[in-house]
Amino acid sequence: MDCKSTTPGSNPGAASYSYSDLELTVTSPVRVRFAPSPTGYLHVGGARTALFNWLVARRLGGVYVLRLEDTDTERNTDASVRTIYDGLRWLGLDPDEGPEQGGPKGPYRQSERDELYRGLADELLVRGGVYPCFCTKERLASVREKQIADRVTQRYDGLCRAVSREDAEARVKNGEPFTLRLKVPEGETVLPDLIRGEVRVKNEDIEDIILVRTGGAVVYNLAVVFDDHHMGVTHVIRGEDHLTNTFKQLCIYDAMGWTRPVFAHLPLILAPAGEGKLSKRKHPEAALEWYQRKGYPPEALLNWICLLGWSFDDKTEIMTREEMVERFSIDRVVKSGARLNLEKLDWMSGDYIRRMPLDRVVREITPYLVEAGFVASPPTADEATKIHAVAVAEQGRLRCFSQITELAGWVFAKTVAYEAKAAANLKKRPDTADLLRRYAAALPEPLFADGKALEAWARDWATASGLGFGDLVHPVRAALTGRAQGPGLFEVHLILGHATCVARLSSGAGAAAS
RNA sequence: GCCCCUGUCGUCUAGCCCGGUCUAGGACGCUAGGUUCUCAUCCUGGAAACACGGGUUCAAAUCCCGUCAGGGGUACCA
Repeated sequence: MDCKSTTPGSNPGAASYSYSDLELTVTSPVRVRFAPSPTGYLHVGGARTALFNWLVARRLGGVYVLRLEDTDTERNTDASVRTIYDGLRWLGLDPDEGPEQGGPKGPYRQSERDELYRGLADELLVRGGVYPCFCTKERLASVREKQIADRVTQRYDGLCRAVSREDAEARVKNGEPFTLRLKVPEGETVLPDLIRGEVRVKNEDIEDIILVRTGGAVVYNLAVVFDDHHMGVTHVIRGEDHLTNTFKQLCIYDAMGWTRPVFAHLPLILAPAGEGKLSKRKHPEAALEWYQRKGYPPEALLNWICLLGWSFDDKTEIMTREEMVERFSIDRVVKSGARLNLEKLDWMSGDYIRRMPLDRVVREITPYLVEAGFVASPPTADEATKIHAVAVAEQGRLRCFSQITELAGWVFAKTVAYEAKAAANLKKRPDTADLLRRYAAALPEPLFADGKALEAWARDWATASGLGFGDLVHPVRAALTGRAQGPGLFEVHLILGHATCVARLSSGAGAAAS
């Protein structure tokens, strides 16, 4: 384990940074990390944190590492680990160092670093940063209960701080179970935050939290510090929900005599309408997988997420990944929480899809058509032709790829289902059934090779029948697609082909007459 | 309860640090119209915000204080 050989106090990169010169740092290696805990899905907010870290690393020529914070063995799952890997890969945010790719500062899962932690915890104890606590869970609970009843701040009362070193050693030797608690010093702790400026807290407001559990397992707040230090992390960029933790962690850095990294606390992402942050139960859109399943282009999602809490200027909306790298800076991150705006995502995604090469659209929509049972897997040659035509016809309307099934269902349907508006279009005039039959009979099959020619013919036919073009178009569209809107009518003709058109026109006439 | 963070159109934001150029800009959405066979796209227009109250100042969205509101934290979770 490389981390073992690193001596305390040596954090090569961090020493040269102050909180104001992140942007000036070019010569020393910047190291940032994304450190999710694999206890569920990958949160959009997590994805944004990963993105911002990645951006900082790319921008400054640094290293972006992934570390799995899996010290809570109760809640970790392998499935969750996989969604993290998948999600990051999908977004193109693969780490430079991490559990999958390895690296010089591994291992990158906290569960595999226990040995390191134990040694370091011992040292922390020797340095007086931590003290043994023999309080039972029961006593802790009753203390808390009383504090609640007295409407007084809930916090460890510090009983075991008073235990003398000799007593403590004796009790430990005696086999009495104990935890290790942070010994918060007197005074005040100041956090220079890249985004928030200086945040200060009186140390009396920092609790003597448990850092090592009964049995010796370390707790998150200790593991992060040990890891960030030994992995040479220079900038800790994470969600604001960690802000209070940071003060505890700062105490640990100081107790160990280590140089503190630079911190930046990102604003939280809030639920679209309701209050509070996104929760999985109430907000499926909290999970990155939700977007993957809906088929948003990852580059669109990245663009959207990037603009959540950060902006380049007062105009810029659409950016390539390269432009993001070029323009990103942590000091343009806003301080206030951002609500998810899914309408904006739809707009942005639609824009990306519209400007995308056609073959990509074809490739992306195919799985959804397969899943819907519209085409075989893999599609037959005929179906492939159809998919291509559908892609051409609907590219301009798609907001995400999964939408293709509702947009183009009519192409693959055996029988046409009429939407309310389409049904109305079939019945607007009493002679519609007759119109549709005459139109079907007149439809010239040879013209199905050329939409323009077919349209020209149809216009003439309408005029000759004494109809406005619209009078023809609306009922025909209804009969052909069952819908009131969609691609150009003659595009529709070509996609369906002559025989299908005639059949649907005739069914449409039936529906119009009934 | 206690600690911390935040507060510009419905939403994301620019502007705030270095007060006047802000009758507060952009985007999404909404809305009126134009183009088109419909929808989408595209074009043109519109409604829409400095949380509130005090200061400081010739002048405040911009500085200070208070209030209110929202958010986060408050575990032998991360």
